[in-house]
Amino acid sequence: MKQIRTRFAPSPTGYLHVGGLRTALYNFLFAKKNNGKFVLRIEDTDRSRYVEGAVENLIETLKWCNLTYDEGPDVGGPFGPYIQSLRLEIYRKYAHELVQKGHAYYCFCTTERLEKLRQKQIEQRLPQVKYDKYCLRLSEEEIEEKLEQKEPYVIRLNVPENNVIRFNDVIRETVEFDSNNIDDQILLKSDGYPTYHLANVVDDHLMQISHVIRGEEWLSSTPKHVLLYEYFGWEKPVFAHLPLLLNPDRSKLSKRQGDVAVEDYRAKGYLKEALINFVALLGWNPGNDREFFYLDDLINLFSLDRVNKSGAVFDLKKLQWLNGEHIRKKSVEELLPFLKDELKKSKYASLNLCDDYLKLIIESMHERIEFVHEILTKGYYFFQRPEEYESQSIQKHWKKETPEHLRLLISEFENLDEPHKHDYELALNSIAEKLQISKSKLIHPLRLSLSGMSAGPGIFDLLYILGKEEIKIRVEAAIEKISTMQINIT
RNA sequence: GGCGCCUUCGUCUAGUGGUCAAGGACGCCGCCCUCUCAAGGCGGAGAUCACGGGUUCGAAUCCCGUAGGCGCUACCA
Repeated sequence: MKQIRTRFAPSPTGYLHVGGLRTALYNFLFAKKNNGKFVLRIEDTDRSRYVEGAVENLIETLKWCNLTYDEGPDVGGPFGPYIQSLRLEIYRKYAHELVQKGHAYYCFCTTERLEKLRQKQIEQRLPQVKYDKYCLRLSEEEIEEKLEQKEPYVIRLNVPENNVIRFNDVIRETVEFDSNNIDDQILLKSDGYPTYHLANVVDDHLMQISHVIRGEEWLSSTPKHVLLYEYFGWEKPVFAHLPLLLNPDRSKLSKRQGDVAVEDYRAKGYLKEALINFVALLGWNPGNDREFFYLDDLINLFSLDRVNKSGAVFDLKKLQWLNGEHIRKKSVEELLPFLKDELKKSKYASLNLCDDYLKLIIESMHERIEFVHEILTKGYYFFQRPEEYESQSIQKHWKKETPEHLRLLISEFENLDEPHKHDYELALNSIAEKLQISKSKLIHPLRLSLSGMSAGPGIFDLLYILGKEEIKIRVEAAIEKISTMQINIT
């Protein structure tokens, strides 16, 4: 059987779009699943859209996602170069071959004439706006002369009239187009660069791509590609046009309505595992109820015939949930570098806390967060003393006798020698018993004193992490501050 | 405007002629667990399967039409 080869062929416009990530992922998964090769090819045939550093950024992001390719600009391969601007001679050669065969032709029309033509056709309410094949009627002598005089030209595809172009798509089955609706596409621009259509087909053939898996926006130009394969006498790849990713209002996913760059999500604290997992499920499912996957699981399970036809809204809420799921699956050890990283970026950068302390914090916050950076907000009291105390919680839990109880409690803690969680618990139990009150009468104001909040990890974890000394300082500070707050304490 | 693609709970989806007055997940609500918040467990609300016609004993599933959405319609990709 023929080797499976797929490719991800982005144009370097500055960053990797999440839609591009999904496309790259499906290409990667399909190749890996079938013991094939996955190729990265840069489609930089539009000089006006060149963005400095975009290729490096793309490669960096793909690597971050673990979507490793077998061949590509930086890793090489047998069909290089993998950057289209380095292959200009190849496209030129094939464009001219098509001219020779009569399937393409020189066109010397100026943009002015083209614009006028378009206007006229629109005014006439013609069903389709397209080139009138004017230059196809040029005689050989005329062409020779214009060429000699160095008149700028493009090469256009000679689309046949009254033809039905039919092709098969794995996802959409048979798709048909009337050739009369297809424009004589420019293949080679006047600056000598190819358009997408030519470069794409030539490279896919030369690089022996077996499956073209790309976004649905390409479906309507596929008949042009089909024509090119036929004119060159090349075997067509299998086509699979993926459903689009959508904004909440169901328009095509765009920058205006939120983040679209993978690096944005990365910067916001999304794990690559969550992003991959989420994006994989946008348009594909394994056929059962499972929703949690790592990349390797996806390789095993993926198949093109379980890809949907309709566009999918990019739902942040679900992504967030998945991020939480992936965080929960990670060990404290794995999460440590993430926390350190967040700390480095924060106002706590100069704190210099030891790993053991940080690991205890992670352990206690592990199931309470969807982002690692939430440890710094929801658990800010691990990094600084509370300056304020939730007034609702004061109202509810801070009684007249609370200061006295807390003082008793910390003096009991004083007696403990290198206490562990359990020791704090025993100490608290015994004080509660001595005072003839429920444990929660102590726990709630204690938590408030230590963290300023009413929510958080188990109280004994909190005590243990903070330690005797710090507990004492915080409790005393809380008693001081809260009693001067003049809130109605009952 | 033309051409193409699409259409099941708010969202992602299962479903390929009878087991579907439609199952799961996110989100939302409630209960349990519990020192709080989470996590977890249990339960609830939520889709007359875009609409209208057919075919069939029987349709979310097949056919036709309509509507809506989206994409393409560049010397952009």
